[in-house]
Amino acid sequence: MRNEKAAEVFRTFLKRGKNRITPERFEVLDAALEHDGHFGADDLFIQLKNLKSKVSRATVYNTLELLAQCDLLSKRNFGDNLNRYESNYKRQTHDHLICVDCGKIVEFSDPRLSKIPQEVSDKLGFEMDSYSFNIFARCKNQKECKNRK
Amino acid sequence: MRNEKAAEVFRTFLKRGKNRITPERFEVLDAALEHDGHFGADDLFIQLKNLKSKVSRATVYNTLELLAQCDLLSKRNFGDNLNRYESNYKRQTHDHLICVDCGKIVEFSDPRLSKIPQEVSDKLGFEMDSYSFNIFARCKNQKECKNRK
DNA sequence: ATTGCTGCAAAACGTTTGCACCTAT
DNA sequence: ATAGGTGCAAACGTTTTGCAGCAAT
Repeated sequence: MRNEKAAEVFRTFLKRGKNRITPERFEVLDAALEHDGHFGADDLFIQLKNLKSKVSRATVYNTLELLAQCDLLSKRNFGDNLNRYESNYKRQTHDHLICVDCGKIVEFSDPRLSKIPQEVSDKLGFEMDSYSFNIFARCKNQKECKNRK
Repeated sequence: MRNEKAAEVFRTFLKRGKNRITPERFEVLDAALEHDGHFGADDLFIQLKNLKSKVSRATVYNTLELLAQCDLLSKRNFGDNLNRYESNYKRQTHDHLICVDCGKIVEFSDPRLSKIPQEVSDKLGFEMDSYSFNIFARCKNQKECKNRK
């Protein structure tokens, strides 16, 4: 199903940048918003492929980038050479803690962080765009931690 | 030239892990410590190659990983699918601001950050290992910003 | 009619692996 | 002697690109 509000945001963004409104781009948007958590670009491509979609890998990559540009998605990188995306749609900003043994990702938000990026950017003479804060840690409960990495 | 103090740390670390003390590993250590800023594994390999070193790519990657494990280097990732390393040797901990236009990296340190990773890990039931905090921003002075990305 | 977008496949990129030889212990 | 490390090249997985045809404007 299509999320009309998100589709509208995307449509507006595309027009403003003289990007064309194509059905493929909305197929990618729909699939991306259906994910609960983080997903890789190739995951999404495979998923679409399984649904018999004809959208190509190149279009998936290109579109996810556009969706990140217009803030419908966030692009994340947890230091494993894999870009992950995550829906921003009606979710509050948060940061991530990653277990270095099992790869589990836990979201948290700490109010102390929120002002820092803006203040640091100002002080250094930059215009703040975004930030990433990742904590790498180990599950204390080793029974639950699958050590799969 | 060799930094004997760092070499000693590495030697001790290698022994403790039943890793062998090989000349190649110290070649990599020397080359890594000569870098002022951040460098990629492949950069270092090319650099060694140019110096007529016989150390192989595999050994460079392997050794940098070991050097990061024993905290002589830090492994960084600025979201561009490239692992960078940076000498920890007699430098204080710091975080990074990256210009999304020109790729310039500025180091800063904000005292407010230091306690957060530990506290968050504790609260969520994890054992803190490390953290990364990157701010993505734009140079305000567009004349200096080369927009090379 | 333009010009941007698409699918496809192939290339690029940093990184990892398999293997036979070598060497620190 | 024997595990572990090495160099080499080839494989890997993700991402990007080149190109000819297609479709939104």
